[in-house]
Amino acid sequence: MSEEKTDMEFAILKAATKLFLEKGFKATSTTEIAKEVGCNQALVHYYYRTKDKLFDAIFEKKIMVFIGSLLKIGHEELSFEEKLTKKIESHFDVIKEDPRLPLFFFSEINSNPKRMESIKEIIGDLPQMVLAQMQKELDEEIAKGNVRQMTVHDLLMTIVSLNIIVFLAEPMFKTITKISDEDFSKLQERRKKENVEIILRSLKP
Amino acid sequence: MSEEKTDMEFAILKAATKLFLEKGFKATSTTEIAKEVGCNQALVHYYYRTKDKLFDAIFEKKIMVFIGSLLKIGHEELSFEEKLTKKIESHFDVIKEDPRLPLFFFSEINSNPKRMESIKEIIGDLPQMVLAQMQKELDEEIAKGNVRQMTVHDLLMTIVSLNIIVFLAEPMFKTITKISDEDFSKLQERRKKENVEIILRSLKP
DNA sequence: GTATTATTTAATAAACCTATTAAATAGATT
DNA sequence: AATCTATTTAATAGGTTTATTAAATAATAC
Repeated sequence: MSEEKTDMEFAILKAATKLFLEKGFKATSTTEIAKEVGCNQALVHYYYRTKDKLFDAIFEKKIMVFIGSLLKIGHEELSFEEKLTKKIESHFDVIKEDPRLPLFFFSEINSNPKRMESIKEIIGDLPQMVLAQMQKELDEEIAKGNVRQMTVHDLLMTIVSLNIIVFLAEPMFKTITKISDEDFSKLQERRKKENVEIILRSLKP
Repeated sequence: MSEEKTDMEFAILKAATKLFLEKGFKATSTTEIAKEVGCNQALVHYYYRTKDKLFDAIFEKKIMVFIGSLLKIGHEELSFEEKLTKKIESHFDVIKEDPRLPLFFFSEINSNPKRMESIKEIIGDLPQMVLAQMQKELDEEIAKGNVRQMTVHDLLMTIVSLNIIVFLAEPMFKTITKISDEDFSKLQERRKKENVEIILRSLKP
């Protein structure tokens, strides 16, 4: 009856999260998850019944993190430009915490678009409202002549696009260039600043 | 002894290409490929021996297309800005022809980085040389004061980043917004222009 | 027309996979 | 201690998968 997750239940969730993010739904077996945990394979099903349900629990959580970082509002005291900078950087940092997120996200939705439908129901129209609010703020800047004509749609697409590339390309990059983890981390931070620069320039009237 | 591909061999390659691009290596079975072609499953192995070899043949070809569109040079008579615009647009158009390419590319390298190693051997150091040439051209513009300090590395990353996003997000976008194929195509063309605009602005001193 | 070679099929081995079952163990309750 | 419940395991059914084999068919050569 308790909502508390037992240690085992949590360990399974954690191992599954790691493996699903690394290799995706299809390429990860419940046998493998059990092996990672060090338990019997049937236990995975005992706690989560099906591989699908286990995956969904993880997927929803991760989607929230990704979307949330973009739509979160705050820092009302700052200027438009400062707020935007903060948003871009915090979105970048969320992905840096969980670098597999973008590829995971796009891959799984591609291979099973139905998952998106259920996500849509869960998150409801909160995004719609936040988007409208963001568009309002943007329109104000446009009216003031600080920003060229632009939809929040396009702006978000540009932000996501620039912010995910280093992480998408990480495996490719590391195989080709044999770059060290430390240097790669420096590259990331440089790109974060570069992205802010590119986006702010792109908004100038 | 002949190098000619029989009709059947070609049909298998074509079906495999379609399915691998749609669903990836792991999620596509040789049984499914055979079904798509309308032949016996053993035939797939008769012509290509293993699923891996069949995949590799396709993967290499597609990588070439993707990389090639970026590194191709030409239009020597045009200005730097015009050449860059052409490059961005032609890269975008190559992806539009084959919209699954970016996700395919990043997914498969992520799930099996070893593939990248073999690709590296095949393409050799041609990219290295083209990159050096591009860097030279860029440096000239920087020296002339037309472009701010910038590496060709960063520039290419920005181009790829902006150019792939519409295609990566296509399945997600279409589920959420129920946008028509026609409107989506318009969106793409608008983004192509927007990308050129963003990149040219990002280079200004 | 028969022999020879190439293509295609049906059948199947061996390895996996998910999900379920019954039995074993551990923990809590009286 | 005995009973009841929750957790964990071993075993396995019923699928799928890749790859191989031998047999059947088609194509080519002599």
